[in-house]
Amino acid sequence: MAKEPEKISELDERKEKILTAVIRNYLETGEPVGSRTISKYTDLKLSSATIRNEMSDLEEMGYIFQPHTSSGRIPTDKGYRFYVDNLMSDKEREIQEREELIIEKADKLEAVLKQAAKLLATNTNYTALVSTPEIHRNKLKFLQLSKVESDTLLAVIVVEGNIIKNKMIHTEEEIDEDTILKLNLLLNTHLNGLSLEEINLGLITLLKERAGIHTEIVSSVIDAVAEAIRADEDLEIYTSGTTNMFKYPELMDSGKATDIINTFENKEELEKIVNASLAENNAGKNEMQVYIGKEMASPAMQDCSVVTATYDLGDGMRGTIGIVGPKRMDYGKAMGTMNSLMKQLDEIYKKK
Amino acid sequence: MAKEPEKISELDERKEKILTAVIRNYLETGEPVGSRTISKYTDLKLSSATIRNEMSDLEEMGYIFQPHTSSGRIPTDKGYRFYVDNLMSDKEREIQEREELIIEKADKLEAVLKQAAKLLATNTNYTALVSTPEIHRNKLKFLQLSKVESDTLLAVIVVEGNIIKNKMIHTEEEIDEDTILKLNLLLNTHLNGLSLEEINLGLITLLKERAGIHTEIVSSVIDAVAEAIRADEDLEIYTSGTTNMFKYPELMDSGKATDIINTFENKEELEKIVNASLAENNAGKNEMQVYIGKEMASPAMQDCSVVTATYDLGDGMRGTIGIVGPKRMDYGKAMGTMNSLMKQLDEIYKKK
DNA sequence: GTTAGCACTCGACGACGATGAGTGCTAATC
DNA sequence: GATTAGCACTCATCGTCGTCGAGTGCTAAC
Repeated sequence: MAKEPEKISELDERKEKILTAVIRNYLETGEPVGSRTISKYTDLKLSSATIRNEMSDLEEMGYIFQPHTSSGRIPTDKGYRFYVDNLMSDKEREIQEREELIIEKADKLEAVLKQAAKLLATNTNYTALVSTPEIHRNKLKFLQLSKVESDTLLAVIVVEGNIIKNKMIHTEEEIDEDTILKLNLLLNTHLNGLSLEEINLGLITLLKERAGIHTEIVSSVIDAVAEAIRADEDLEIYTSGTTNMFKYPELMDSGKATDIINTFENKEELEKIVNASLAENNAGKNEMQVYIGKEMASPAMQDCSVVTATYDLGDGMRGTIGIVGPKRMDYGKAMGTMNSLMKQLDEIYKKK
Repeated sequence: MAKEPEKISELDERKEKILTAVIRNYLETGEPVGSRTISKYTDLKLSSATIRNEMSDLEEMGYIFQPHTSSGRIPTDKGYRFYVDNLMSDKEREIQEREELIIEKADKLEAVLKQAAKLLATNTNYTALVSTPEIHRNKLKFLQLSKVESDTLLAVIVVEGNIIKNKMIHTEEEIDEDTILKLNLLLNTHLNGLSLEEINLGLITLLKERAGIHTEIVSSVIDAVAEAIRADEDLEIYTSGTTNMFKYPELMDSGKATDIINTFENKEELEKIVNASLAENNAGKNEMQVYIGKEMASPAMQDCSVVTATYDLGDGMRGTIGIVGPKRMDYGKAMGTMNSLMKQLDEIYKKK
């Protein structure tokens, strides 16, 4: 299996093997790895001295570096990148099926997503990140006013994507059923099937005119419709297992801990990560992304990596799931677990 | 003002002054405080030697203790308790109005609560905790089926407390408007105003019978009603500023950090804290509570304290707000800020 | 091209003493 | 009898210093 037909790599096979060995070792131990270790770890029968020369080359090429003169080597971002792109064995990629993650089928999407985050976090020992789907909602699909109490109306609004919005409207005086019927007719005939752009000022004045004394109700309803269609704000991002970051001492030095945990509390920062992934997947094929170190969209996360995937519930409802860990995270396991989870999400929702 | 009429305290005035001095000093510095410091800090003209004797007494009585032989003293839980109950000056309690917390009026309660948490956290430099209100929802108030698409019905359910639940119901075949009208009538006449207990099996079979071929729809609706009324699950607890805990070194030693931050991620633990406060307020008057150290309902939090308050939106909708900090938190400031926030919440919602 | 050998670097660790804040106790003072 | 000065003692903190060992780069031999 190993031999891929063409390999456009500046590294010869031996260097690749050594680089792989350095990275694997570092992933396991978290300590800089020296030449002697490699000389035993690999099947290459080479002395530490030879390895040292090769490592020196690799350092010059920017794949590894020394934290301080005369200590072992650590992979650079470039090193990790090369590893993830070219060196990870198929075996590593396919640990996925190993453990079954079981998502209990729940009614609410929200509950499912939260659960997914928790599962990822506990299974990987990293931090999970799940965004609610961005929703493609343009057109008004259904609109209804009902009387709930003598002075209270309920507006129910359904827009494309089956997003439902409710709004209670208090009225000055009691409205009789007949009026409600008329208002419903009025609003439905004029608004149904329209998008936000189509609900312009002219239309609104027209409606208010026709509504006679009930302009206020019409205003309230239109506000609610606008909000239901717009509703950019309600993107939520759930996190789980943020404390898992404490397990990796590299991340806890100095003030990094605060920065990182802060980032997990900061919606804007998380959005950056989520959006980066969404954008990339918008263009290309739906695959997992890996962002390593400085590739992360959030500056405070430069010592971390993230494995992301995009889920698609149809109707343009797409969201992102991510696993954030230290740069020396077990990419194979993270990708495997993610893969497994995505399959399950698909099964649950792709019954369409 | 200082002199309260009766003081049923085992401490004479001088001991109280010394205890106050120790605590105030410790709150500020976070370092054990010694006799010499006190001898200057107070208006008592006493030498360090005398203070030492008194402090020795206070230690015996359990108000303060030494982290190790021959270091200054630190307040015990009992000490803090006494301080909060008896020693805090009125001045300290009333810093409240100082800074105006401004809650932007938002439509959604959820948004307001999140904002409140953020405000508290940033203003106090501690961690804020806000629970959504437990909702007193017993009776069905409004129920309506509508056709949204040819094979899709929307059930809108409103229960006491104006909680609205929507449920989409897919049907095998198209249902005409007339049938919907009949179903609406049927469901409303039988279910309206009922509580969960009253919707028993007999009633359900009756309804299904009357519904003829549309039993499935009736089932779905009843399920949704049951869920809307029950809905214990949807208690949410928002936190903000969990990273502020990093600022207090006492809490970060050894493994405590993990425990604490973990607790902030753990809904069950947070519920304990919230419920403890709610329970106490259920019984008595609506005031702020302070839980110190071991008084905290959550074991992982024994090195922390929390100031809680209960907000009441009417209709039995009550929730808890808490400020969690180290035991040496500035209780005065926390209580003041909390007070100020509560007033604002009242203003926003008590327009009833 | 590979390897053995060697001098060198540098962080981690533990021992050591100095420092200083703080105590408890005793004896003198008010 | 309460207060205070004085003193010996405790103990955490901090900087210094030498040791240790993992690891390197370089040179010379294979």
